[in-house]
Amino acid sequence: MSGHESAVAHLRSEGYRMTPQRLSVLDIVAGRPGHIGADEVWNLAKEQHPYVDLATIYRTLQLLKRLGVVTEVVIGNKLHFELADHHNRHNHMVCSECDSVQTLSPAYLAEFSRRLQQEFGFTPDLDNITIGGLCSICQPQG
Amino acid sequence: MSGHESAVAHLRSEGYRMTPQRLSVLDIVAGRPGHIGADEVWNLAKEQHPYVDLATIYRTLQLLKRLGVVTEVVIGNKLHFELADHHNRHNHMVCSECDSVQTLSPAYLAEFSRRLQQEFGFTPDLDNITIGGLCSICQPQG
DNA sequence: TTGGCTATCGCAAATCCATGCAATAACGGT
DNA sequence: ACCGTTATTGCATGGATTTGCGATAGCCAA
Repeated sequence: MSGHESAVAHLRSEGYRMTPQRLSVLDIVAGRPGHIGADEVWNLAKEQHPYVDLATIYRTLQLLKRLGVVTEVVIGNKLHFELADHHNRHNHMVCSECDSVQTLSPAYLAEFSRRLQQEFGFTPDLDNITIGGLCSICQPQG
Repeated sequence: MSGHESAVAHLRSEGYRMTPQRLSVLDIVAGRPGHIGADEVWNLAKEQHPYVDLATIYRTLQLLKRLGVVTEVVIGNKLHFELADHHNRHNHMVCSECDSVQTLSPAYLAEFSRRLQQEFGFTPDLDNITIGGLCSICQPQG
């Protein structure tokens, strides 16, 4: 039923194994329109596999992030994740005051990224960059 | 002996109180040429005030960060801090593979920042942005 | 200088995430 | 279908950072 064949193939081709826990995490993140916290992934995963451990959730999310299957969003002091849609990449601007989240076209970061690559040989992890700051509503004295 | 009068005045003007613990943290961070971890600040602070708690160190560092007195650098899974030198601003590029740190002129982010401000009314916290990615040495298959 | 208001501290506990290890289970080869 | 190798899991533990709370101590006014 899931449309994760490519992700599964990706895992396999790298020597990783496909387990029910991993499939579950993948389904849960993919089933979310937006981003989802690790704890929430855990709660949902337990409905399918009552014995999954939170550590497994964290390890799986980190693995999927390394493989580029999911992206990470830093909200407040917590990590959220969402399915990486390579046809609709975007970054996130998170307000440190109200924790609101806006999406941002990666076009805004393209030039910046290109220069880091060219001038320093540094490859920024663009997909997982979260921009912190103050949203328009939370501006000081305004 | 310390040259933190302006920071102290800044604290006072905002209604914060000046305590020996805070002065100590300020001195320690200011006495470091580069960035320093919270645990290391704690160890040094204990030499002056044996009873300071680590929570106080963290709270103080967060306060100083909010006030723009220090900036935060995310290295691996730990937070580092350094005195904010407004005459020599810079950002950091941290390699997620080897944790090496390079500094970066904020000029690289200026245009990006300006556009976020103009087009979204979002004010990015430029001073505390850490760019994650892979350094030139840790590039894949190279 | 003293007194009082309240910001700050120390302490303890909680939160979030990462890791070591022995038991388990995927998956390629038979 | 079975086996063996070894990646992965659950569990327990540890590290980093945050938070609640009662006690303490800055700082301003008198």
